[in-house]
Formats: sequence, structure tokens, C-alpha cells
Amino acid sequence: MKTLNREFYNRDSIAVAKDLLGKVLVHKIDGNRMATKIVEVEAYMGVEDKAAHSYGGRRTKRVEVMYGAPGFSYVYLIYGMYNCFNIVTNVLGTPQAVLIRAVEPLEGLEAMAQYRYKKSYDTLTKRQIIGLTSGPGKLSMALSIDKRHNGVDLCGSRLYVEEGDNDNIDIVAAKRIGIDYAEEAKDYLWRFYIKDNKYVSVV
DNA sequence: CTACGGATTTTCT
DNA sequence: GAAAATCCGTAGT
Repeated sequence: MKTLNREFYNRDSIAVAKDLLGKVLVHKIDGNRMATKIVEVEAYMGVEDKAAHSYGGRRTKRVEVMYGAPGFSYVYLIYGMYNCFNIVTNVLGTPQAVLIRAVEPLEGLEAMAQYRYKKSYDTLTKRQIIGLTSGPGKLSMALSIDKRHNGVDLCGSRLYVEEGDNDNIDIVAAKRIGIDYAEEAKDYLWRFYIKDNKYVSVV
């Protein structure tokens, strides 16, 4: 499968977010490949978006990578415990990103089960199988993504997104999650997910 | 199966 | 010193 190039990410977050649905997020560790279908995303539109970490042009050490070139990863720790994986979008100097909120496991199920639960995949309960990757913190655990992966080039060969074979998907637009502080921006329909997919975090 | 509240620590004010 | 782009276990239908 073809890896998405820099140009794909060099657009505004909303356009990239929608186009990422159905694409395949891959993480290779020691030659082992884990692959997952992207099923839920959120667009963060930067300077003009009260929910974004870069709102109003805030430029701290944490947020710095969003001001860089598109197609790099932005990983941050949330609630003291969980990592969230984002993809930097739009032109250099425009601090936008897409949060990957949920994915569906495709390859490397055993490795994911170990990273996530320290258990073999076939001992998982139904609830645990869905819980593998049905949320931003969860998928980061399953794919072994943490702060070390902040600023990684997704046009490289270890962590990247491939074309999927999923053309006819039904996209739902909804309010973003966990941003009640963002005033009017909390109601924008900037979360997108694949209709009826089991791994979507909030329906 | 749903609802609730506690966990835990980085980051910025 | 407060808040945070979340998750999980427990308790109650």
C-alpha cells in the first residue's frame, strides 16, 4: 500500500481529518508491524479554535511541533496518565492538527493485546477487544505510542499512514469530546467518524 | 448495561 | 496551584 505523502497533510485540519477516515495507521517496532484502520478523528483548527492547544497563537514548548511542517506527529500527555496521538497539518507556521480518537485493529493483534493489557489476544473478553483501541488514550497504549514519538516524521518508515481499500464509507460529523471549556467552539461539528463502526469511542 | 467518581503528573499561569 | 483533547473499576439497575 502507498504511504500518504507530505502534500496530503498540507491542508487544513478539517479536510485532512475527513480524508484520514478509512486510512491505515501503521507502527513498526523491531520489524513487527501493527496496522489499524482509522475510524474516528477530531480536527483542531489552531489559532482560531478555542479548543486547540495553539489557540490565539499560544506557542509553548509542548505545542511547538504544531508550528512546524505538516505530516509530523504531535503526542502529549493528558490527565497525567494517557498519551494522545495527533498529526500536524497545514502549512509551516500554521499550528493545526488532527487528533486520532479511535482505530480498528487489522494486523498485529497479539502485540497490541500485550501492550494494552499484558495478556494474549485470545484471552480477552468481548469488552476488552473493543476497548483495545476505542479511544485516544487506548490506541496510544495498544500501538505503544508515547512522548518519545512526539515530532516523528510520518513520511518515514516506522510510524506512518497508508492508503486503505475503503472507498465507500459513511462519515458522521459530530461535536468534539472533552472540551467543555471551549465556549462556542465546543459545539463545532469537527469530530468525524465512520458510521456504525464498533471502535468509535462516543456515538 | 449504564452511571459515577477517583486516578495521576505534566504543563502553564 | 489548577486544570487537563481520558480511562477504569465499582456499584447499582
